Amino acid sequence: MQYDCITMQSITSEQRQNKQREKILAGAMRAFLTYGYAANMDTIAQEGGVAKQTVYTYFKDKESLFSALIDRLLDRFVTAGMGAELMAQEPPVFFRVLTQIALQRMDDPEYVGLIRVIIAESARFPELSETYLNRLVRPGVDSLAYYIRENPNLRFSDPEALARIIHGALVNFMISQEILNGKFMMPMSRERITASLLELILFAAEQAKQAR
Amino acid sequence: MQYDCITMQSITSEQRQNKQREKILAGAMRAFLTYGYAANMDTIAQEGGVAKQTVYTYFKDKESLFSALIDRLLDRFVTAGMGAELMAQEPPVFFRVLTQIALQRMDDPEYVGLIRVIIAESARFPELSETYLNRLVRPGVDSLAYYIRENPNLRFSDPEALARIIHGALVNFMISQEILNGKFMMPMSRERITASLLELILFAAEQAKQAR
DNA sequence: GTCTATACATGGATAGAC
DNA sequence: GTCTATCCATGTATAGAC
Repeated sequence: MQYDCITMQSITSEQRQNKQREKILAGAMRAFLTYGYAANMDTIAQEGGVAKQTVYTYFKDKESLFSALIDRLLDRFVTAGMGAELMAQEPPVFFRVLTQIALQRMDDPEYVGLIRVIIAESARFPELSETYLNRLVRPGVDSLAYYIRENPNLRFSDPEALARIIHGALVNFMISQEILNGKFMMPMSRERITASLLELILFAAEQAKQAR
Repeated sequence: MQYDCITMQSITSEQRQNKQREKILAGAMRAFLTYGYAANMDTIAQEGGVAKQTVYTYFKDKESLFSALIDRLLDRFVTAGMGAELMAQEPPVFFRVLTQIALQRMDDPEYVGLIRVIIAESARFPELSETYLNRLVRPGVDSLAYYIRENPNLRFSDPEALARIIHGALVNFMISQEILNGKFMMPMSRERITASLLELILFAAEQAKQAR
């Protein structure tokens, strides 16, 4: 009985701590994704609705907080390859869905901000780009290359290189439209990108099949 | 005669000033392209081999120096569309040369640094991405779209969207390999990218011609 | 024009009361 | 654990001697 009480207290205390931690991380997210690593600790604390000192109770220093946040964000967006259902689709459906999924991320300010910060701070924090490549890019590109390689209707000579081309076209569309404000200066609809990418891939696939 | 002397003096003085200005800009380039806008003024002066005060004789403040530098760098890399000789080539040659030219830029640390800084500081300095899009991206994409639209062997339904896809694939390859250190973590040769991109475009073009 | 020294502001991190 | 007040390093910008 005594021990149960202690356990109970310990749990609620831990929960409270986690809640505070969450508040801090949420505030830090807004600050870092807006100002990059240049965001200052006062702003971060204010955004989180806590005192600055409280931030330092949960995180050793600014760098720890930054790393923890990016790690958590990456976790949230980890693709872990593609679903089995999608991988089972024929090329027209597969590439259409793939493109739509990729382009939907443009609507998430946190995703856009994350990519911006990673590129921006990749010189200062090399492990950032390392994690990004390993956990977000590689699984996506690998799955895509696997699909291309295994589908009998897609007889491309270098699935891995092709996967990078497709992936790159989509990522760069997001960067130029959302991060570089191209949506105002050089607007281009997702539908047109999707349609043209499909045309390109499916036409080429058809020709490759005939040419083999 | 008197006036000639004055003119002479005025010219040499101006030349000296320009030389100092160049030294400062060269130093600032190294600093900014390495540390981003976070580079400090002492480092910049040191890199330029001048006293910090001298920097402030030529530039009002850090922001002016930064803007002047990026402007000058953008000038250097401005494509101003593609050459008439290239535009006259048939697709296989055209796309091969285009790809090689685009990928050669990866070897220029100043170009890579410029792209990184533009993405990094696009939130703080929106006019940066504006200039980049207008002077580097738009001419390239427009020329490419024009070529696709006008070449009778390329019957694609949306040349502008296709131009963005091709351009994006190349730019993102540079970003992931050079800026995000993918050349160590996920290496991929330019030759494979070039070959796959050519295969994709030319196969699709052939099919489009047959399908019309 | 150039250098040394310095004023002033900002921001990361901590001390001490509660 | 939380808040207020503060320390101290850093960095932008300038003043004054040469």
